[in-house]
Amino acid sequence: MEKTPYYITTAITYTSGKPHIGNTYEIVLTDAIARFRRNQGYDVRFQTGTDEHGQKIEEKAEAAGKTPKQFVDGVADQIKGIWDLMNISYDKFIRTTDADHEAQVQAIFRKLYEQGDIYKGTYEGMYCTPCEAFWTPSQLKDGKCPDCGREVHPAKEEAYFFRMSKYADRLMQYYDEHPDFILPLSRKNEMVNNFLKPGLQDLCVSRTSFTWGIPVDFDPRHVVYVWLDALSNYITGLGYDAEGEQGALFKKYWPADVHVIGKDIIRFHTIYWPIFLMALGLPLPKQVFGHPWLLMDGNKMSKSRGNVIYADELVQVFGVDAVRYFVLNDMPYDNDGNITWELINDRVNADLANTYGNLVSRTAAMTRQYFGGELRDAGAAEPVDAELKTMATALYEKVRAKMDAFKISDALGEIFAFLRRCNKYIDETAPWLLAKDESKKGRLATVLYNLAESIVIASSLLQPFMPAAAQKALETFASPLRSYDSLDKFGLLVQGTRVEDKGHLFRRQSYKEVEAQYAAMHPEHAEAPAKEQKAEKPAKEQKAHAAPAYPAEIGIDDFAKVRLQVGEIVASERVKKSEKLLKNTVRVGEQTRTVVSGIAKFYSPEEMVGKKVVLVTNLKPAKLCGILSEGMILCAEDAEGKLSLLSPEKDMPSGSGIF
RNA sequence: CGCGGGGUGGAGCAGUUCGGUAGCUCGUCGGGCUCAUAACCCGAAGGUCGCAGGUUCGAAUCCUGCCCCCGCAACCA
Repeated sequence: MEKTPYYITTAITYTSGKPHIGNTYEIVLTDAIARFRRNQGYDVRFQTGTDEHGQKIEEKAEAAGKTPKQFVDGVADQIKGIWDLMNISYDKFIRTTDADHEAQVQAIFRKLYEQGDIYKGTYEGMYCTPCEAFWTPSQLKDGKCPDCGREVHPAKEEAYFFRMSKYADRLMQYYDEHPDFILPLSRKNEMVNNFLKPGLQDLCVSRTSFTWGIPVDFDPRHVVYVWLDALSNYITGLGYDAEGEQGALFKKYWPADVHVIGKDIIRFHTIYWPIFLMALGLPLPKQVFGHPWLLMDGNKMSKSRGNVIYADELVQVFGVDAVRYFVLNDMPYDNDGNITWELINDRVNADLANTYGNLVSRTAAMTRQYFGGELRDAGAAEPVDAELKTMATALYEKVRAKMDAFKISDALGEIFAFLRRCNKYIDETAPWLLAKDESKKGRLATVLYNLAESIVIASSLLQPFMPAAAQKALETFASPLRSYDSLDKFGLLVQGTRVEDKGHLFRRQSYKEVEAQYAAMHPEHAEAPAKEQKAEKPAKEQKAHAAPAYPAEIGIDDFAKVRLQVGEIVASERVKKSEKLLKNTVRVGEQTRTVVSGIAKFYSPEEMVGKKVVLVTNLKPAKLCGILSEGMILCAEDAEGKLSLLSPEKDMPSGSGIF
């Protein structure tokens, strides 16, 4: 029988830096689904890769002193390395800098242009030169730049646009006819209400402000908008040809069964991407699943917060399958999940080492102890067995239903409920008592056989989630992976099978051990990884202000480089759109300058005016929220992040030097 | 009122579509067991379901108002 094709993709990862565990979650999730489908007998193609163009990467590369290509090569290798470490079974790893992808994106752009879906127009708007940004009249605040409040002037820039509005009705119709197209359902309403109902704007699909992108081949001053470039990967990775006949791969796998993506990019995948496909005359993907985020102790991970967790560090401490299990199990369906080192440790110990690993250990140990390792059902069934068998044979159907709905955590929950039932079965049958009575030898053999069979069934279902550990469990009972269409049968384990000693599936660790390993990896952090979670908000603030490493001593010449002067605040106002920033006008001697300061939570603009403060006047100006700040007002900060301005103790004229 | 998500025992979550005795895992306490990775099994304590009103015989669930947290969201010079 011909296998049914199943095409599944992740979003391609942006190569701006090393992916953290939150980014890694998506690929593990997709891998689990892909493996599950393979085990079900689908002909699966699983594609992932990297998104490597765009202004941000151009800037990052420059900052790193590399060419963009050198930069993305390095990051792409790093990403691929982590995917491989996580045991991801992708069939294709596409990079948007691949030559065939680039050529096809150009061809797609040209085709859409030639058929009139893309047209050349001008981007008109009010331009703010310091911010290098266009604004529509409705975005302006009091006729000025909403970012920096400065004057804007009308400007035009040549650009290519895509006629989105032309397809909006067809897209709505597709939504209506495919109620499961967007998952979770709540996201669909968001898309419809926020973007489709108000009317789709034509989308600007080219850029001239930077060069690190795929050039429009008939107008090379423009590069293709990164989203048109990135989204196309799903078809270029199958060898899509915009100009010719489609190859076997494309015919077989398109349309995709599901695009697994983060909830932040649902809009691109459920509005722009389907419309691009409609314009190309291609069928639309069957489903888009927007998964939630994995949060570090309730906060979004970011380097500036200092709370980033990387997959490879977790793997070092817990192992690949434990990390896979944790992210899959602790990620709810449509709410964000939580991750801390302590939570992972708890989960690994309770579920993996105790419930699963220990079940395998004790079953194998008893079989060795009582029967020299041989498993054989002696046919001595008792009423207690029925419940176990019923649960075992019904398990696949339950798991399948959860998987079909992308409820991964619930699917795992079903399997672990069964494993707990197995542990209970041991207690109910008390094999150690049976072993003491020679007449109960047959019953004992049956009990152990039932347990081994149950473990084989459960492990076969766990294999997509924890491939190596499940394999180890299967090998312990010398069993191949059970085919999924036979999981409704109990008793397929070959009579006379000999158990093998494969060691423990997972290692129990105390949290102290975990802390010690964390400390070894992060010598810069004196304290333990998850301690800060007890300390609520203040700790968070401290993290953000992670103290720089000061040299033990500096020379007077180093100090002399910093010019400190007394300044008088003559005006102060809040910076719009920012909670923390005040824009101060400071008089220093004869001159005045603008200094932006992050103290709005502690000082109102009114009380600032008239204050004499200490400021660094030869600091290189920097733009904050679009405002050029020429200097830095000095503050003392306490452990809770409260700030206090510094002022000369006696009244000193503004402009006075400080030494 | 920019938009969106959330607030359920000590922790992490389910339940809210379609009102009807508040559930799971972990932790704690007590008991049992000893095959096993101090693992396993049983039992118990612990919740005014963010707050205040309303609808209803009955509200975690429906309605209104409010508070708090988070994301979109750059910024802490």
